[in-house]
Amino acid sequence: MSTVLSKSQQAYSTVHDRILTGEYAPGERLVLGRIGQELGCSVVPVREAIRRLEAEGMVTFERNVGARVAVIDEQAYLETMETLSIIEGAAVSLAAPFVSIADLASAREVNDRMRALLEDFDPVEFTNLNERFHRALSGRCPNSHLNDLVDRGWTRLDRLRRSTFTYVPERAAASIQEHDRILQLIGEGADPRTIELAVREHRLATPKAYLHRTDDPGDPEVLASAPGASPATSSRSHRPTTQGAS
Amino acid sequence: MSTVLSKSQQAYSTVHDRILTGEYAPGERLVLGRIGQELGCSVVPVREAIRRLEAEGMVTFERNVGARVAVIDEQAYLETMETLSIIEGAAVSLAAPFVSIADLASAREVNDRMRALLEDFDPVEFTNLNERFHRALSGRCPNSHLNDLVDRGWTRLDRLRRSTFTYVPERAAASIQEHDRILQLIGEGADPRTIELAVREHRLATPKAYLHRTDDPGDPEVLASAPGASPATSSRSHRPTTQGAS
DNA sequence: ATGTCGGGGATCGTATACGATCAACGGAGC
DNA sequence: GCTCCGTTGATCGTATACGATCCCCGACAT
Repeated sequence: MSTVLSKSQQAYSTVHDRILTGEYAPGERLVLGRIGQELGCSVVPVREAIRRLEAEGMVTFERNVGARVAVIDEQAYLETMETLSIIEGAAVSLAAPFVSIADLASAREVNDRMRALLEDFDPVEFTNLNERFHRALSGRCPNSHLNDLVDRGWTRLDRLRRSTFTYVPERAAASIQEHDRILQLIGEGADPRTIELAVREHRLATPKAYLHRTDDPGDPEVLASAPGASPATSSRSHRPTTQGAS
Repeated sequence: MSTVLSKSQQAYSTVHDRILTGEYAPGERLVLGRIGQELGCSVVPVREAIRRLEAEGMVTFERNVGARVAVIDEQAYLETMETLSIIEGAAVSLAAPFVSIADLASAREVNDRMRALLEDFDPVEFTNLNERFHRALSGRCPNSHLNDLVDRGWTRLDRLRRSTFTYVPERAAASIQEHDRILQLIGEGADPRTIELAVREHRLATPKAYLHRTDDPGDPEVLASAPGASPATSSRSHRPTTQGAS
């Protein structure tokens, strides 16, 4: 009795997927009428779908001009990673008390599969497992709103992250070790703040490596100043640093 | 020259506002046709507006049944506050290096107006100033995505927060002092993490007070376990063994 | 050569129309 | 008296139609 999806829903998920797969490239124009034809429906459902995608930030819309796939430039990528590091760190630390032994075992198994994948490296599969690993942990967070934000962060990232490990393959091995550490911290009931910072640093490590590899001249400070990520940032906080809490 | 807003936009902001003001109560049914009549337009623009509101979580939608104003229960309120505490804490700490002397002065002035408001207390005005104070700081955060999330958090909260200080008036005085401390930390270029925690605790203090006032027996752990919020929580974080959590 | 104006085509914005679906109600059968 | 089922009204979902707006491009004047 699975009710046929409404055309509006169809349009939504189709366009959504096509954006994720890259079939609709960033910046590409999304003409309502054309999409309607391709989907075999009129423009009305397509319009609704586009509206939702707009609200989710996947497409931009201009009055009387039309929609286009949102452009994700490097800046946006870095911001998304930084934001996700913050949100996910908090989510995992909140989730920690609710992570069962079974959950830990399951996550560990995923991590082992990643380890096995190191030889004969497959960036895409590796990335998929990576996402599974992380969702397994943050998913236990009792704050559903926070969870939702983690979800959105990953989705937002999916458009680029697909190839993250292609660009920075040397991160793979370190990543797995950091996963081990996170699991250990959770397992031994470490201080929430410690867990939070561990996850945060872990997530920030990849974009940092990415920046170092592409070009050092730029301005990697965007991430350098992430709170608590690197204790010794020495970022140009022109103000005298008074020592804070431990 | 201001181009007339599209009816879709009109519909969006009208419904949005009506939800915020409470004219449309939580759980209330939103009949497309009726709204269209009230706004003097057909249902199509209304549908689009509802879709966007749906994507933002302000309304829920059920196929072939219709839309209704999303219900915000106490749980959702607490989760939103907790989430905002995390996001805003990070945003302010990232913003700190970019907060100018003028910004600080401006924020201090807002805080002074709040102080003046303590006698002859006006919860609504107080709350407005409070939001202004906070946005002035987090607004300097260079991570626009994070900023956007702060914005959404406040908006989401606006539906309930309107009356927060009505419920917990004794928080007002403490709140102002905490503002002072935050300004001081930023002014002296304190460690980002210190700033982050200060903002986090500040935001969490109100819902905590709220919980204590309404009923202490309950289970205020939702917030007690916020990472780093209260160093001495000693939350009995016993891990659920094998068996699923919750 | 450059800048301005205007026509034409593509696309958007919205109203209207109509079939589809759901929920509520009331009567027939047990 | 209770359950089941068909009818009915309200509302949703979508197609179609048509006016409104914008962008592109070529002609004309400077």
